[in-house]
Amino acid sequence: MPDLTIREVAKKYNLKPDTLRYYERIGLLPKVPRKKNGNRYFTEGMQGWIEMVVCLRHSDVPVEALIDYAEMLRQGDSTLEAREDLLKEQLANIEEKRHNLDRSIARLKHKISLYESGKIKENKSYFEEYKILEDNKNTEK
Amino acid sequence: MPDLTIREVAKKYNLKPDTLRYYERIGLLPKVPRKKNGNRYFTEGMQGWIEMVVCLRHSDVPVEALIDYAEMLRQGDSTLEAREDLLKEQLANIEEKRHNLDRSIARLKHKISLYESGKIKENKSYFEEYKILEDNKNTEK
DNA sequence: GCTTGACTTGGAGTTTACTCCAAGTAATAA
DNA sequence: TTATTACTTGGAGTAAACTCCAAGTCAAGC
Repeated sequence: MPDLTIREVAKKYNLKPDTLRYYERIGLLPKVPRKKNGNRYFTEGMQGWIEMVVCLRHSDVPVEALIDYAEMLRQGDSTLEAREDLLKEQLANIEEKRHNLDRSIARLKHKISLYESGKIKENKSYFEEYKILEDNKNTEK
Repeated sequence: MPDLTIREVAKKYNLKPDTLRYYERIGLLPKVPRKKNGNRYFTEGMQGWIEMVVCLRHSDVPVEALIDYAEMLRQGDSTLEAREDLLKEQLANIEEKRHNLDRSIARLKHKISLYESGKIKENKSYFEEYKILEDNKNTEK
């Protein structure tokens, strides 16, 4: 795997070059090495880290958490435990997200099945009851 | 299930009253009925809709999509098909998110297992290779 | 009659994560 | 030599979804 330019890495991971520069600026990437002319190049190792970042960002792990992890990596072995804790915390968050998605999936599938079967027409919409109350709003509360 | 005040609904769904007012403002909730004094009250039907919204927002379904759905509900039967399409589209999005989460879960579990087994010390960090290259950066490219 | 507390409004401010831009440099192609 | 192209920087702008605030109203308790 050869070194890549910023454009190439961006394409590879479906990011924009600006995003990679931004990531470096905020410390999510370590100082990216440069060619003689000042242009960044991305080594295999760096690409591995970016791949990790991209994967976790797709799960909305906050940039802040990844910066913390990167910072701890930089600090070395004294942070081994804290790093593991961070990963465990993020894992817990993601598993909770997954539960939320499962709930939404169940709800959507159910609702779609009502549409498919044509039952939705008879099925009071969320607003149906509201409308009734709207109509009766003179019958004051 | 009785009608609830804004504070009570907010508490029930773990939202802030401001969020509920905001939702009404942007059309995510239909015009919420008021008591004589102008205060909102939330009927059972409305609470059902809010529950749906909250569930889907926990899965990061965009507010915009929910507004569109709400608007179509308001418009009635002519939008049945479009509503079903919208739900299917959101379902597809959520299922993709779930795949992303699964990837992250696998990655994190693997990484954590490396920490647990102590192998991480021998395991080159994402920055290791970078550091080597940093050290050799005089060996110009 | 006055204070308290829960509500109301319109509008401004915040957070997160980019995303874009202007101005400049460096190497390559004609 | 000049034009093009890909990069560079610092900083400003954007989008989504809240979140907060100031100023005002209203009903209930003392």
